[in-house]
Amino acid sequence: MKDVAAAAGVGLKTVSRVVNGEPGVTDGTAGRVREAIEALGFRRNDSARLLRTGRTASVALLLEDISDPFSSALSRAVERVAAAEDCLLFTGSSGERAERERELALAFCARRVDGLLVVPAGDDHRYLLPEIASGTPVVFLDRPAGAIDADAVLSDNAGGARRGTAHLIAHGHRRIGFVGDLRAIHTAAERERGYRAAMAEAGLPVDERWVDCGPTDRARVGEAVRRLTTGPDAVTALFTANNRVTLAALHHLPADRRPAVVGFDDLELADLLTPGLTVVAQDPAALGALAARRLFARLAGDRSDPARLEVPTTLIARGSGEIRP
Amino acid sequence: MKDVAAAAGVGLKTVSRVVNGEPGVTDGTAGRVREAIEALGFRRNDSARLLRTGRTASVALLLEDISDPFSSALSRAVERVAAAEDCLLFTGSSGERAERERELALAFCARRVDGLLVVPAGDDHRYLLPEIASGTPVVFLDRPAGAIDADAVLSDNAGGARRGTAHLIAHGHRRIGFVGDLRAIHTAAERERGYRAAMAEAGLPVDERWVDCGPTDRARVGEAVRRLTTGPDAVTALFTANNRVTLAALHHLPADRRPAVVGFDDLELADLLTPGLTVVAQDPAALGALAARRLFARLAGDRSDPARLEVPTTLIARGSGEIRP
DNA sequence: CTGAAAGCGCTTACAG
DNA sequence: CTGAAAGCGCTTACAG
Repeated sequence: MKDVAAAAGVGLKTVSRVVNGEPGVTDGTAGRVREAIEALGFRRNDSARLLRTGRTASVALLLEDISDPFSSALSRAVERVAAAEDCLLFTGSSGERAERERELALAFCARRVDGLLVVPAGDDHRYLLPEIASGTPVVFLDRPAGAIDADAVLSDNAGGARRGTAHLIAHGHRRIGFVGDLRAIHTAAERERGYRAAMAEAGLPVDERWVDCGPTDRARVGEAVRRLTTGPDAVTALFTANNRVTLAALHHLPADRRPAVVGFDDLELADLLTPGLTVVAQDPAALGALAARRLFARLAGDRSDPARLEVPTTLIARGSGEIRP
Repeated sequence: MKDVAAAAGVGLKTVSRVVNGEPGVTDGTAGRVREAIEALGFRRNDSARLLRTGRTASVALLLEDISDPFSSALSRAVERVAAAEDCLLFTGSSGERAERERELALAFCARRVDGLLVVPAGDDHRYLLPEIASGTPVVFLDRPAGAIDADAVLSDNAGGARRGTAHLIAHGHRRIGFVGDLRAIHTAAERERGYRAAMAEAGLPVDERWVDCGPTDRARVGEAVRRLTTGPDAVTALFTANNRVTLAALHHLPADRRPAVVGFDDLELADLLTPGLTVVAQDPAALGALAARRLFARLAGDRSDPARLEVPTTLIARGSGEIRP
């Protein structure tokens, strides 16, 4: 910019005015400046501009894993809101590791992103307290913050699982298995709670051997599914509590004699399976949009108390959940 | 930092040394500085640091649509490489709109990202020439750059489509339909080329009515599929040239009397369909990793000529492509 | 071992 | 209408 000013024979401020389209520059001067800009190939450095301005016109979205369809749908929605606010978006994946989440979150804060959207991997977010205190709004997504009071936008996990389980009960099942994620994960615990609530509401006992929680790798889920669906005590229906569990379970269930299945999370092609897969669908785009709007509301000065917002889930019946015992 | 220096009664440079763990500070001084940092809640502003340093320790990835499984798998791979280089990642979606691609790319450049990874939407990238000239490396992904010579990492689109089509021919088909994306999209044109090459190699004529290219919305693909698979001149097999086309086609084909199908791009659950879906799978993770490594090689000083790198595709036979006429 | 000065590339606040 | 000075929050290059 200095070079442009020198080339055009004007002051720095005049170049700045032309670059920013501010008024108060005669056409002649502006023309000379524009020529110099052209000749020198000048392009304003926004990072420098933003340093002076005090904001960075960027927000960060910290996900569990961007390659997961849930995360990527979330990202797209956040991106849309950010774009409408002329904000650029950083994304990063924690890989479900609390330490990596912290590392990335603090790196984003060190860059002074205007705001932070976090799908938490860890359960203690006190490390963000100084950042929040210094004015960086943080909104949690999909799972609530741990050990701090902060905005969170969540799916109706318990309600969805309750409805999915009740759907199986309504189709005559009394012995229903629940295969879920690690209990330490909030969504997993909530879904289990919904499952138990539905069983209790129907006056059905839950045999603890029907409930299997743990990592979602194929081996463990396969073993759980095998155990639950074989032998004299086999369940007649399965509630699989997230997309990875559902996928793994479907791969392990013999296609010819599959129990009734309701899965949490929708899957592409789910309607083309035989029978179609009945699911409790989340709305990741709504989650992302709502969380992003909340973040920008905070940036716009909203000082109301931290709130927990809930996005509804939808039961989609396609066949697998309507099989009778 | 100024406040910390004042509180600790030292110079700015000493604070800087402590914050960066540089040697040459006595334990006593360092201790006082650390106390001041703690007391004031000081956290270094990396944006400011990077302004002085001349780099931003960030790269940008410009996608067609991050919510697409292909794009998100790509992102994850890029993220991994960037993380290994201590770089943060900006992501953005062009939505297949050339103008938005340009807008986002230039916004990232204005932030002075260290490098840019682009899945092009437009076909003229001369607008990036000044950026490239000023030292920002740009690597194109999935599709080559238009009107400029630049690094590009591409799938073997033609080869994959050729192999997929040859697979159908090997299973006895002579009348094979091709349903593709808009011809203006490089990958679409390449896949059509592969299809025609396989037909030609087998000495089979291509009736131009068998080839249907256009937008990938369900209505258009459905109409194409209906037209191709009905009537006395119906084809006996279909090559669907990307994941959206395949999905739409499967939804429109009567499950009971489906022609043979080979799709380009793998889909989750593809193996659980009846019959399983035979596909030509791309390797988005390999594409992303390779492109990112190329970008960082450029940043590390690699001045070799721009190159076009190719990632192989894999034919996965699962049943739908092995149906005989 | 320590720090004052200059500078990264811009904008803000002000004066002419 | 125009520009010189100061500053955003750091680091670099240097001197003591």
